[in-house]
Amino acid sequence: MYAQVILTKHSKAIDMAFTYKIPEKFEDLIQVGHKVIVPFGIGSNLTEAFVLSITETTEQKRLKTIHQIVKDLQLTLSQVEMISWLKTSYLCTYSEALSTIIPSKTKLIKNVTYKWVGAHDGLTKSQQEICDFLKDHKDETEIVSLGWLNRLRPLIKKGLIIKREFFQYDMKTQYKTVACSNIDDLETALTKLSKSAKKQRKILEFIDEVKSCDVSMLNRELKCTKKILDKFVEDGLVSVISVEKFRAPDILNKNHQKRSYPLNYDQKVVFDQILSDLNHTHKYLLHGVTGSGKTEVYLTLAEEILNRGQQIIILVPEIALTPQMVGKFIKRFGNQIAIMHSKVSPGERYDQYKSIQNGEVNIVIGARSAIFSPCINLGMIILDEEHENTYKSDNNPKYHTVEVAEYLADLLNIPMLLASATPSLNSYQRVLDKDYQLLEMMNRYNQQPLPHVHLVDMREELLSGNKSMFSELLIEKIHERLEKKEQVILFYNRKGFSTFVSCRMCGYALKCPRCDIALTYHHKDQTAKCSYCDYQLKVPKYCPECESHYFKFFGAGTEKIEHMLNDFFPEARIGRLDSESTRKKGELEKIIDQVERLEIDILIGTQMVTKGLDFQNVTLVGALSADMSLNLPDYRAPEKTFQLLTQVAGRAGRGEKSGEVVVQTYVPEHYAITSAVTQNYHQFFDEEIQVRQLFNYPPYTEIVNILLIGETEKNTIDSAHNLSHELTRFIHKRIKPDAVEILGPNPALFQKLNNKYRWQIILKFDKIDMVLMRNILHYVCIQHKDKVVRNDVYINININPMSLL
DNA sequence: AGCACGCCGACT
DNA sequence: GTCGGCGTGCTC
Repeated sequence: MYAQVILTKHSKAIDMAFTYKIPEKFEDLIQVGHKVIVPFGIGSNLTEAFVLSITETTEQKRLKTIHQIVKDLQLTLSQVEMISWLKTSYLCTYSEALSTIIPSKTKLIKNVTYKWVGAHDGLTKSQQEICDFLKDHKDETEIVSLGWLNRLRPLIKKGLIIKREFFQYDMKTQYKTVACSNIDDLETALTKLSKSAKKQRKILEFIDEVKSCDVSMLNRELKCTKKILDKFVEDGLVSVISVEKFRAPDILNKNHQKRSYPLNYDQKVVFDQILSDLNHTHKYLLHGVTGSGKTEVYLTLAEEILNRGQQIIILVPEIALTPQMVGKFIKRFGNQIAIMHSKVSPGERYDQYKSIQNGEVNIVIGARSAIFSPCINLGMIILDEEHENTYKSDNNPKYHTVEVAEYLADLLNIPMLLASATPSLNSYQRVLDKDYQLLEMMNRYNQQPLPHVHLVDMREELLSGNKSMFSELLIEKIHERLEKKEQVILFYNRKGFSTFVSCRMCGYALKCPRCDIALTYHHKDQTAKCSYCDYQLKVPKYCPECESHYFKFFGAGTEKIEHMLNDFFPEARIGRLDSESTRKKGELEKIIDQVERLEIDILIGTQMVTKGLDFQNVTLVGALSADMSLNLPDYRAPEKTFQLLTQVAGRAGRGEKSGEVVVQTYVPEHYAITSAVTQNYHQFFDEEIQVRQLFNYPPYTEIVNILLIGETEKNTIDSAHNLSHELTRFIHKRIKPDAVEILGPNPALFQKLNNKYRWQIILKFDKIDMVLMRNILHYVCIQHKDKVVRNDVYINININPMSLL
């Protein structure tokens, strides 16, 4: 028998499956997904690998034999499938796919020792030096770092020095000691104790009652010393055993009382709908307004899946921002949950990983990487806030979690549920294409009406002499809240400020006539350029629309707003929530806590305030500059804007009191703004989908972004042109020219980053050509990379990027 | 990624 | 003649 294995080494040159002979002693033992150790390369050095497949025959001649099976961590069958799928779908390497799936720090650590056994005869001076060194030091590993490796090899060949390789686990299983009761009859056992030994009595009674418990806990709670325990063991009353300790995030270790809430009518309809067809691959898109109680539906579904003896994965965009979700699950299911995200420590991750694989834990909640959990009996996948950009990974493989979930659902023939208050355009189009089934929850859980939204035209504010960031209406509304001791959230999207040029008078912003995206301002040569194609123009002094001189790039940071706000409301307590103010660990929780305890009156924040926060006393939300994100140089800018505004509006009036929202904008007539104000998703979708069709954007096309990163500007530009030329040649051979657009090469938005030069090529093409395009890209950019670009230039391929920045 | 091989120039 | 540096090519 033969095994095809992939190595865990990171290298493009050995990114393939290698075939090994399975020794007879392992034939019954070995499984697909096993971690193995194999000899590899000229020196047959032992290397860590995973088994991809097992075959009876092989074409391959000159095979080496598998050295060892590592019974530590193995991949499930669906994980093995996903590795190959990731590789072909996102053009990454096996090792990149592998490391997104298995927890970090589970790699074996290799140690090498050398031992001198022979004589000194006929050696050169430097060789003798090594032998003498080894003679003095018995076994030495540091010899490698001394750079003696080249001189060492001939000596190993001659048999004068013996090389030994062995592996160590980086991750250790932790053990704890548990005391188990051997007591047949408590009364007779107690009589054997001396009358005065009250403590011993208490401990023995306790052990008899619980049958088994941690020794560390006995010591902590009942002050049971080792001496007492030893005595019990000697008397045969108690036995002590060592068992594996399960490491889990702190939040799971606390005791929680279990509670559940009944579903309301909307929720019940959705639940029943999914339940009625649970045994098939069914893909659902749940469109539920903010506050409609989607989590309750997830909880009930999870319960149903668990009752069927299956596992469920619930994904959230960013676990740090959604403690409420985890909290609700813990309240319902106690500690039979695994939490998977980047902030879980390696030890905890490793242990949770094992218990998912054992089937001991059946609910997995986590950020995007949790989709790769080693479930053995998965019954359903849920993605909350399906539209969020964080579901797209920015490391290789640059996978989109929705795509992975869909693949997995098809593979296992299980249902998938996507949910959002503002579904992505892609997902909603899939509903219209009959790929997904639409489920709707259009009312808030507590029957609270959606907040009332006021739209303020900032151009009129400017005309009436108000040049500040705050409209008259907003100031007035904030005053009202401060008096009523209610709270305010101000949302200011700083991202993209000063990169675009727009008119404060009429709201006009410079756009590329070909790509329909905002032009980015380049200070150096006073031009505005398109980051998709090569369109550029000199920035005019006056607005081309209304000829006003308020035509410039502008913007302010959240910090500046905090100061300005302070002038208006000196007595208000103001908090700031952005990536800067929350860089420190625990800072986010601190600010959230302060808002909850009513110690902050006004909370200013970036994107962060739009997601998941649930404050009962917040009754006013202000979006200071709603069109900021609208002018991002990206085709998804309107979608992003609509989502942000809808989500941020949903933060108001979550408690008993109803909420209000003030949206400030320079372009009140834009459909992304007007439909967010009326909370009309369908209106937005209908408008935006037309734009996408007109300019050939997803979901009508697929996009691939090829980024070239090089050490020198010349090499990068040369390579970009050459690559573009080669791609064009290949593409036009296989695909009709009018079905593909090749844009660029152009400098990327950040032309120079970390001292490296960045140029990009963008491909837009028809959906049906995706497989073909991937093959071409693999052929040109990976297999023949050396012939196409300079060797100091790195090619970074992003299939269906979230933005083209 | 390792490792070897081969070619070259430097240095006892 | 030996040693080290680096470019190239292969690894089941």
